[in-house]
Amino acid sequence: MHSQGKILPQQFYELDDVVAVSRRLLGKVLCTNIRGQTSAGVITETEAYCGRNDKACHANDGLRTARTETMYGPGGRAYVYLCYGIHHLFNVVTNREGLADAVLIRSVRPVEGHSLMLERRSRDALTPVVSNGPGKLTQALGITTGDDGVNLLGERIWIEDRGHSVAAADIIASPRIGVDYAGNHALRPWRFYLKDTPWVSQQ
DNA sequence: CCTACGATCTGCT
DNA sequence: GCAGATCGTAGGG
Repeated sequence: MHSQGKILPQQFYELDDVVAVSRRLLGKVLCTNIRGQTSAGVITETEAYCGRNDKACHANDGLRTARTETMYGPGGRAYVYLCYGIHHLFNVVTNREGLADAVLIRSVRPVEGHSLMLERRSRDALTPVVSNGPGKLTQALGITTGDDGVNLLGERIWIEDRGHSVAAADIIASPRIGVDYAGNHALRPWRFYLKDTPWVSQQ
């Protein structure tokens, strides 16, 4: 409940450059408080999705539906959707209202609530498989589609700066995963992850 | 209404 | 390495 760092302010999310926000989220700490129990992980892998001219984005070229509505809201909210009928994927909405940009969080390294995360993942050892994938980390942190639209400056899900500095040289860029349907846009190097960490999704 | 498929993960071979 | 899980969403008739 009590944050151990500085909660990221609204301005962090309002930036008109989703790729920059995607990079800056590395090293920040994603926290949840579900039914009074806190768990958290350092963000180690992200992907940027832009609402304009990005065929990999759900809201590409202004596609506005019930599902994508959250992405059109102001930055600083959660966009959570169901993938393959099973996995709940968590995104951070960025930019101002009307511009549907978002950052998919793909991996975290657990730093708080270890036993709770292990229990949610039905594991007994704290290894990367606990949270090195977009569907795995939401399960570990207790995030579901019921959290779609939640304000990240609230008390259920938030992101903190706990002073983990990340140098540009420690960030690796690569094409995004699982978006082959996006054609030429799938080649854009909009996936970012921390160098030398095992807490990164497998390809 | 109907159909195809997905920003994935797991277990089995 | 590969198939199955599992259901909401988007698009077409």
